[in-house]
Amino acid sequence: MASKVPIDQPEAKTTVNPAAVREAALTLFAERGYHGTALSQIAGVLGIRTPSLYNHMRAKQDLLRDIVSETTEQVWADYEQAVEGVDDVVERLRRAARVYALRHATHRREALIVNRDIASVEEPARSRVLELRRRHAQAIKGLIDEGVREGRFDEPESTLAAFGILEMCVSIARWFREDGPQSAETVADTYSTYALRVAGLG
Amino acid sequence: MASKVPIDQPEAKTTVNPAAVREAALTLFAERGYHGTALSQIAGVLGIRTPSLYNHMRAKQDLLRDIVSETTEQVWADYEQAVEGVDDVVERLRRAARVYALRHATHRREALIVNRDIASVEEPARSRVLELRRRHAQAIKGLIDEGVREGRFDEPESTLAAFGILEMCVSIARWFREDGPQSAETVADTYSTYALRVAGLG
DNA sequence: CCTACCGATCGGTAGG
DNA sequence: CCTACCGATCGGTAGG
Repeated sequence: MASKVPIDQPEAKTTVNPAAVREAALTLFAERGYHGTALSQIAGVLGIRTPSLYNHMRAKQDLLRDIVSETTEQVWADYEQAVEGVDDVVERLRRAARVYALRHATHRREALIVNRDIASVEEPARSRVLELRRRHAQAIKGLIDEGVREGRFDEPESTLAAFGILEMCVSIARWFREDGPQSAETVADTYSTYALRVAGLG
Repeated sequence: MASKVPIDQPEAKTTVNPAAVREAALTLFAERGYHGTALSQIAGVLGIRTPSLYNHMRAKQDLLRDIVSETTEQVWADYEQAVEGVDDVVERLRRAARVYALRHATHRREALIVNRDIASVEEPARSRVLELRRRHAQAIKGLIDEGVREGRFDEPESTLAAFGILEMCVSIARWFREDGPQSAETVADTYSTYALRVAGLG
């Protein structure tokens, strides 16, 4: 028998744990989609066999559901925090757009998965996610309406504008590179300006 | 033997042909994604067995490649036609955005598939598609730059603005309903106005 | 257009 | 963490 004395510190080797599984799933789901990713590929990235994954997760669907649900909850929390205590409606929309844009630059994989594979999330999680997204879009629409009433914005089609603003921010996840010429913060600032323009800032 | 006299007019029954297969694939790929759609589901919609599909197509991948390639070629053709003979740069950008927005309202399924499953298109078709998309984005960026030089637009980050404009139009495919309150043309007009605002129309 | 069938791979379990 | 294995399903072919 080879000397395999148990010691307190394990050999310096990457530990596989639930967080590592999620991290691998995040990358692969974002690249190939939920249905385009096999658990054997996730296992491969981690250097283990497929059945060993089940020491760290319950099911493939759980990986997707957790990623989509947590991301969507955080988007809503971001929004609430961004506008909290801010009275000026222009500044409220600017901050709401900025924080949404920023998240899409800093959490690209999560954003891509939410926007691509939301239909593959099983109930009841899917309904909860869709409800949160509706609420977010409604909140943005409400800001535009409010600004129009106050004479700060000029855009009667607030629903169309709200969708346009949000999806413009989502697009950041498709092309942003961390090592690119612009920082996430700069891009977020720029896109929040676009949001105000779409709303018809006077 | 039942009387099955061949007559010129076939019994009034939906004929399965390559166009019908493509139509079914279009709907299912858009709903569930390429990897999320089984050929058995396409066959089911058409009321035939899976192997019978092969009388009307060569492979599942061909269905995807044709949809994505033809749509992308048409987007580029749309663009060229929209700006042809138009000198004013503001009008050129307005028309380019309008035609792109319009296509996303009138060809929702195609647009959803292109944006979701482009990574599943095999080479060499994928490279051709990506090249056309790059060319389109570059053209939009070029219009913004041109307008800035002429003092018509005010947006130094033309690359960011071009991506934002295009993706804002893409978003239409996600929420537009033919039976909704707005016509495709109205939505396209509205979004082309947003495009000019993002470009910093003075 | 069908039935019958192919090898490959899927997500997941048993049992250690 | 592994090997061995499960039933189900995948895209696709043979042959009529």
